Amino acid sequence: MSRPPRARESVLDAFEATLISSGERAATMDATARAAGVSKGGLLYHFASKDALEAGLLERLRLLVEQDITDMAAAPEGPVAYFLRTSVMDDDALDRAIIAVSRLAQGGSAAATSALRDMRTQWQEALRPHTKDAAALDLVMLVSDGLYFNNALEGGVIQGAVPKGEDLDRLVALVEAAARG
Amino acid sequence: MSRPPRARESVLDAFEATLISSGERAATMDATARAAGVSKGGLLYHFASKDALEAGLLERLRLLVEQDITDMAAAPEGPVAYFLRTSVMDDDALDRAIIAVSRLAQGGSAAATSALRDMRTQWQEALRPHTKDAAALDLVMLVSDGLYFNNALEGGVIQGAVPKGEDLDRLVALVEAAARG
DNA sequence: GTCTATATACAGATAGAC
DNA sequence: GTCTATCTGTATATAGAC
Repeated sequence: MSRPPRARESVLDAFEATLISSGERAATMDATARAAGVSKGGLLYHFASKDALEAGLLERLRLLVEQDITDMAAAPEGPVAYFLRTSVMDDDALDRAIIAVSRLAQGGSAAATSALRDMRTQWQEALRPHTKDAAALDLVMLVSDGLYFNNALEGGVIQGAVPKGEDLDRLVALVEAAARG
Repeated sequence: MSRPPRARESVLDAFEATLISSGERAATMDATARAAGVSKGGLLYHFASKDALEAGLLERLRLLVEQDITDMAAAPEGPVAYFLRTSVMDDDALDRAIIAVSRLAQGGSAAATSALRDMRTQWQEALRPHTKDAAALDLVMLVSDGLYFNNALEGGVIQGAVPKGEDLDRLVALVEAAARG
């Protein structure tokens, strides 16, 4: 089960980090190789093309989302609260993968857009049984989208746009009350 | 008051359209010139650099937001409902400018990120007097962010993610009820 | 498996004709 | 004001040495 070689993973880490910190334009093969501490040729041994590199990141996201859906179903505070709280960036592996793939999507990658669509659909279907109606489900999904959106732009669209601590508690309570009826 | 030359505006239209339909990577000077029906040299007469072209789009957004803030304050259904309803894409001038600038921001443009931040702050401050507390204002802003986010990705993250018609009515009612107390 | 060197393509920008 | 031609930098990708 130790499929992915360490070097391969570190290239993926570097690609992801560059996408997050500097945007899609800056996340070139060259920059990724440099950040990963390998040469361009070395990178191309693991990922034969830019497309292959992007596909590698998309697969990483897919696996992380799969795990998150499982965690969400088992969360003690309930799926809705878990979902909203984890929509606030914690710089964990899933958050980083989502932001990086968002950058690719905004850069015009159809495959990345499709991956984000699939991710959102999985969450939506997992949450549907826990909301009172379609409008409530819309509300939960859109608040989550908003939280992600504010983190998907470099440094957040606005400092303090994403509530933390007690502010987040109040927001989650507000949404849960509205969503549960 | 007819400051901007027609050719200049049509170049801006072409740049905006290319950003929306094909992403930041594809919105080159060459592609923009072609879409606007001028040569690269012609484009460079109106906008001396890529930076100047981006600045032109940012200024267009600024003017459209200024008008929208005025319209929002005067809206008969109230600012909150107006704000949420107009957060659903209607393919109007403001919506197009926002999506295009979002693409630039995701591509790594600090100026574009800053413009979006300013835009969001203006809306937030205009809405603050119409919400019961900070959590309620967060809720309204985040639902709006979510609605925009779903349209900022090519074709929307998901078909049907953005509620329309009666679904939108129910969502607006739900948010207004929560935000007004 | 990882490297250097290089081919090919295309981006942004300049110069100057019309 | 709009054009063509061209310079320069840089991106992806290939070839082949180590």
